[in-house]
Order: sequence, then C-alpha cells, then structure tokens
Amino acid sequence: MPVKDVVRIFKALADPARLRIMILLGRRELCVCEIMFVLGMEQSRVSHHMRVLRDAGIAEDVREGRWIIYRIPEASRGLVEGLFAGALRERIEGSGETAADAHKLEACVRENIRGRVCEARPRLEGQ
Amino acid sequence: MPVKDVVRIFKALADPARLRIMILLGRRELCVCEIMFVLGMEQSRVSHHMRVLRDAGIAEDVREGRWIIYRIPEASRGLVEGLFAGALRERIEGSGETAADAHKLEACVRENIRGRVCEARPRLEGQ
DNA sequence: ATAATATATGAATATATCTTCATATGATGC
DNA sequence: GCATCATATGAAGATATATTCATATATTAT
Repeated sequence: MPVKDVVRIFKALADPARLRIMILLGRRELCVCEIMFVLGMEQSRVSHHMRVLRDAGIAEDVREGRWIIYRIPEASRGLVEGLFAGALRERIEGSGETAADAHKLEACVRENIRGRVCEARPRLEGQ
Repeated sequence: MPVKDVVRIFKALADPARLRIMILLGRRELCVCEIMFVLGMEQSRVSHHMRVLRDAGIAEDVREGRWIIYRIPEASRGLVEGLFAGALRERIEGSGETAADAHKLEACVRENIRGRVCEARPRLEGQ
C-alpha cells in the first residue's frame, strides 16, 4: 500500500467528527441518521464526512431499503482495529468523550427514537 | 487524552513527508539535514513539518552543538509504535517506498556525506 | 402517480494547510 | 568580533478542506 494511500487514511481520521464516527463504527454498523443523532450534526455534513471515510477505504455503505448502512469493510477491519488498539485506545477512552458517544448510541438503538432518528429503522436482533 | 489531541496526531501523520519522517524516526534519531537529504526537501520545508510533529507531541528536539536532533519522545513511543504496528506496517512496507528511504538513510549515516549532509556531524557509536 | 423519507451531491464560501522566500537565531571556529 | 553552519520563524500566496445551502436520487407508502 503506497504511502499516499496511508496518508489518505490518516487524513480521513484527522477530523473530530470522522474520528468519533470510526470509533462508533468499530462497535456496530450505523445508518446516517443514527450518526447525525449521536454527533448532533446535520445530514449533509455527515454525508460529506462519510464520503471521505469511504474514499479512504475505511468505511463502506450498503443499502437496506431506504437506509444506507455504513460499516468498516471486512478488508480494513484489521487495519482499523490495529490503529485504535493499544496505547491510543486507552488514551482516547481515558477522556470519556467517546464513552458519551457510545452511551448516546446505545440509547438511540434501544429506544429507537421515532421521528428524530430514522423513524424506526428495522433492526436484526442484537443490533 | 481528548479527541482533539488525537486528531492533532492524525493530522500530523496526514502528510506524506511527515509520515515518512515518523517512520524514519522510529528507526533512529535524526538531525534536520539528514531528513532533508533522505526526503530531498529544502531546510525550511522540513523545519515547518517538524514543528507540526512537535506540536502534536510525537517528535521532540534536543540541541547537540549546532545540530538539532529529533526523536520520538519517550512518552509517545508506545503510542507511535502501536500506530504503525501490525496491519499498517505490513501495508506500508509492502510498497517499498519506505524501504527506499531507509536505505538512503543508511547510506547517509554510513558515508556521512560531507558537504551535502550536515558536514560530518559527530555521532555516537552504533548510530 | 404523488408524497414522504433517507441520503447524496454540487456549488459557494470560509477556513486551514502547505510551500516558498526572506530573514532571524544560536552555536562554532577563526 | 566576524563568518559560517544548522536550524527556526514569519509573511504571502497557493492549495486543500470543511461547512452550508439548495437540489437531486432512490426507496417506500398511499
């Protein structure tokens, strides 16, 4: 993998919104409106960020009905896992910021907040 | 460590020159003119890049006579090592680009190319 | 078909980043 | 002190990136 491509990955992670999104995607796959809800950002902004992550190859999308689900592609799982493993993960989690995101995501999924978060997107069990 | 600080680290790595420099620093400490030689970049440009790395906390400098030696600070070794360990390192090394840098560095150190690279900087044994 | 939902895209502006050039600083040698 | 070497810094212009707003597309429901 050329330096250029690795740089593109670091560029993709070099933004607070995208970093938070990648950490969330490490937990479960997400549709855009769930990301909007957790980060408190408008649709277009999230969508543009997702494009950067996609172009870097660390996110991919699958359509499910009217939703588009984002996840970390199988081929990049190891790489992304590796990036956040160890010292970096400890440090990020130490600050509690990402824990707040995770909690918000749990609430969002558990309550499936109608009207605010993609009006009841159907889910598989356990997701 | 706040998300903001992690983002600053990724930003620092999100440039081909700086990425190559960090990979070199993972091998040994370097003065600016050695970096100039290996990357083929002018002094000012390298210096500006070093500032970005310093501000992100993944490089530090120590003056040794008229040279300024850059290295990865003790406190960030684990983090930086972790970032490049595993899948990412394999992929970067797979392209051979960084190997070329490493060879150029070896030559530079071995021959201590006078007049081109910091007119014979004295070195400790084994460096 | 029409309307509504979920998301993507494009253009425009704002902001940040990189490079270059000129100049400053700090150490060494004469 | 003066010259030289190694490096840092600041300003200016060039380029890239982010955000916003308006609009387009695809899917589903009626």
